[in-house]
Amino acid sequence: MAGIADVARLAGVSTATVSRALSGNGPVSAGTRGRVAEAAASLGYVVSSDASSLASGRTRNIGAVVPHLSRWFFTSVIEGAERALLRRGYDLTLYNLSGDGEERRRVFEHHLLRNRVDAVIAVSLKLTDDEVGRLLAIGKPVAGVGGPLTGASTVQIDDVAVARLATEHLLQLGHRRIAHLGGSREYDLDFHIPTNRRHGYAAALHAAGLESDPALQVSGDFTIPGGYAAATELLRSAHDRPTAVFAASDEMAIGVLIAARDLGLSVPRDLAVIGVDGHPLGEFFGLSTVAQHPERQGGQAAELLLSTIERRRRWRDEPDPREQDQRPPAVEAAAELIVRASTAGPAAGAAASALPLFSPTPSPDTANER
Amino acid sequence: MAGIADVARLAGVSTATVSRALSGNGPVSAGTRGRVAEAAASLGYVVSSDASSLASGRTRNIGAVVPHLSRWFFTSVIEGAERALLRRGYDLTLYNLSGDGEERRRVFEHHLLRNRVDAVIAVSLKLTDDEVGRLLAIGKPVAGVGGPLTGASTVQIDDVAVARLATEHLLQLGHRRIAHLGGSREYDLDFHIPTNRRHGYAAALHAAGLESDPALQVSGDFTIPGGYAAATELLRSAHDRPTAVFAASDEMAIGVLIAARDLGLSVPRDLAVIGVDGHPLGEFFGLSTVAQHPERQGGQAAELLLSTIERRRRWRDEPDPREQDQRPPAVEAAAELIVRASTAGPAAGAAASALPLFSPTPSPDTANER
DNA sequence: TTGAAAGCGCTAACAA
DNA sequence: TTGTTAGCGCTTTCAA
Repeated sequence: MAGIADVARLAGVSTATVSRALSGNGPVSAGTRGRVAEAAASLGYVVSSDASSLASGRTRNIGAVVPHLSRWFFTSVIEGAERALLRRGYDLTLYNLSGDGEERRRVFEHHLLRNRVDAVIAVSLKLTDDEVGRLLAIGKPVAGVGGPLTGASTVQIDDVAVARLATEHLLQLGHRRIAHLGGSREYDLDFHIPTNRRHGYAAALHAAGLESDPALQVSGDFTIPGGYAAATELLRSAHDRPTAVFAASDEMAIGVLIAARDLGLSVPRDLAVIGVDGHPLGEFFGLSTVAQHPERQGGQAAELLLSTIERRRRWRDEPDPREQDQRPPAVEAAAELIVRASTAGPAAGAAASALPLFSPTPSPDTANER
Repeated sequence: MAGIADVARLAGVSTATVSRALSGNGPVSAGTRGRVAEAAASLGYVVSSDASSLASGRTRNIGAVVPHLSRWFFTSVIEGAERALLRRGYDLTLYNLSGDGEERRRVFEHHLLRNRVDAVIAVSLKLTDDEVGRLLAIGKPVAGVGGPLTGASTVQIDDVAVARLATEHLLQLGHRRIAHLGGSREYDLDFHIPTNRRHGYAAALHAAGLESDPALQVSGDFTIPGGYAAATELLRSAHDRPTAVFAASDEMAIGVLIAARDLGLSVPRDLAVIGVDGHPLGEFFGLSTVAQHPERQGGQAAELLLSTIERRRRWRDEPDPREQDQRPPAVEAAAELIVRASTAGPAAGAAASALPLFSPTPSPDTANER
């Protein structure tokens, strides 16, 4: 396998020049650069990343830690991050940091903390302040997606605002008895997403002059079955049943749709339903939602990290004057209301026909940027 | 950050001994090993993977290439592989090789082919013979999950047998008009999974003395909406409608369940439905299926690769005598029939009550190993 | 703009 | 069982 020395020989220059020409670091005349590139190409030369990392101290690899891979949000974030990184010549290595204390410690110390990665992106996973601090201390930037991390940059939606937007949509349609299907306490542990969404819901009701009725607030586990179970409970009693439900995730909302169906309720005539996420199945079920874009969030987090790395490089050990007291950036990810067939005004009249609940071809989406 | 020299000094031995003691390669007396371990621990020493890789030629990192991350099967395989690798101290880095020619080439040459990985695992992705060949030529073992790769080891279910098993289940229940919802041609490109499953279906019918009716064979794109659309078409006409459907994936089968529901058909009274996969949503929908276990398959592929790597190490450049003309192993992954509420005999009588189609608590699964 | 040469932090011959 | 030492293949000073 051709090495840098072979390229140098063929191009008639030193290995130092080859390194400079190929990496773009340091001055090289145009002519030399051309000859080197040609020589490298003709030999099929590619740098050895190990040797390069060892000599330069940078691995061109970033670590992504996730709680698990079986959920749409996580994998979409990873997918977006990977695409952005690959475009810049970086790799992404994946760590499941779900394990218990000892295993987690091992992964953290042996893999993340050592020279395997230049930076870390945490997806919906709460690194402890100590973990983040140790990474930052050895110069590895950290970014969090889906939840804030002390001292790290963050990309996430404004959960309160998103929940308010969804609830306001229902209010504007004329609903007054609006239920909220939130997340149970265990899902609130790290980032308080369920709590924030409940706050947004309550704030919207309050702004409309309505009390929030505890009887209309139930919780699930963010899955379709969880949403189904909670909705079945919520909708069982015919008297003072809500006319609309705001679910904290699309998957739970889909559970609500199915439960309504099984209970003989027609959506949106008897019940309006809206979720949060922009899950791909939402379109099939005609589900209105506030969509976020996890792939885009992953890409943004990757960009944040790469630019931090580049900036550091440019200013060497001298701190970048502009980095002084510059808070790690917090990007608010975009989210938009998408109105589909599952939301309409209450009591539209018995004449209104039932929603073709599972229509695979819903009417074109209506999207409103917020 | 402490280096190997610091540990050596503290333990009163040479760096070579530290390396041997910590890696387990080479003879070290118990006492020395203890002192070294202690010194390393007290200094918080962890080897630099770059330096180690450069010196040893092994990265302790394996590359996983996937077409994309948004499907349950792929992510489950990755999850299983990652767990198995991490347990052995290996990393997994992720490559989306979905891009077109040029991008794919770049990823392949710059990342996979160079010293970033010790081995490659391809998930439901057809590496070309040339790509596999080049990897093998530079000593990097390759494993395929979900489809065979020329010259590489393989982990996959027997699609023909799985399809036959599902179809036989329906036959045994007494069905005679059994439809097959398969994959369309574009999904057949690489590994012929749709074709194989159709063969298994046809073989089972044939063995039962039945003709396979082309009118009962439709195809979808392996998604819920795809299954819904195909089933709506298939089940629309009331006369000579099938009494059972075997779908080539659980997601399509769920689409069939929903379509049947929308058409006013009761499952399993009017229509029995079975899928393939063991998708987590299947339980919620009471879907009978032939389950495979992608995480387990990922783990098996990882083990195959690691053992190849270890074997190579042991025998150095001398070929392992036992490796002579030893075909790369092909593991047949396990699959088992899981009978839930969506399958029963035909015409069970008008008295039979409709299946609580979306019951979140179906009767306990019945599983039969095959 | 270029080249010479000193490492980067380990591993693995080889010798003892 | 242990130590000495020569690399692994680059990057980056430093000097020209």
